[in-house]
Amino acid sequence: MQSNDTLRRNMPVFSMSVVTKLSELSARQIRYYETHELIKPQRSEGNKRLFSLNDLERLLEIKSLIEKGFNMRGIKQIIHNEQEHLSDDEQLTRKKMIVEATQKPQREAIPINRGDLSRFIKK
DNA sequence: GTTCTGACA
DNA sequence: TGTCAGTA
Repeated sequence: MQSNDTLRRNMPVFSMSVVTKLSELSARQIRYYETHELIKPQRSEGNKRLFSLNDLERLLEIKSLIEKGFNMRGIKQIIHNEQEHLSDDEQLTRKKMIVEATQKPQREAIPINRGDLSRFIKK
């Protein structure tokens, strides 16, 4: 049975204006992340996005990753990695591999599907 | 007035 | 990523 807490965290209650203020991300960026399926806000009858507390927290994490220099690919892998139910140890191992391959100092995209990394990342 | 999608002198 | 257009 789903807890009341989980229920509340998934309630679609925030408008785009509220989320842009709380996350300090532009509406453009938020929509962009949605097209990449990093978040999946529900829609109102008028097709307006309705974000949940979970969506907001997800956006805040994406924001921190962007600021650390991750590109869309790296962020996608990290988000998807967290959604999988793996042991903390295994999750940490994957995270380190992802960091080494995608967190570039000069914020440049790096191909990461060659060699060892492919063994840790599900395509 | 706010949000949405698509597009780029 | 910003921003403008044309809607809903």
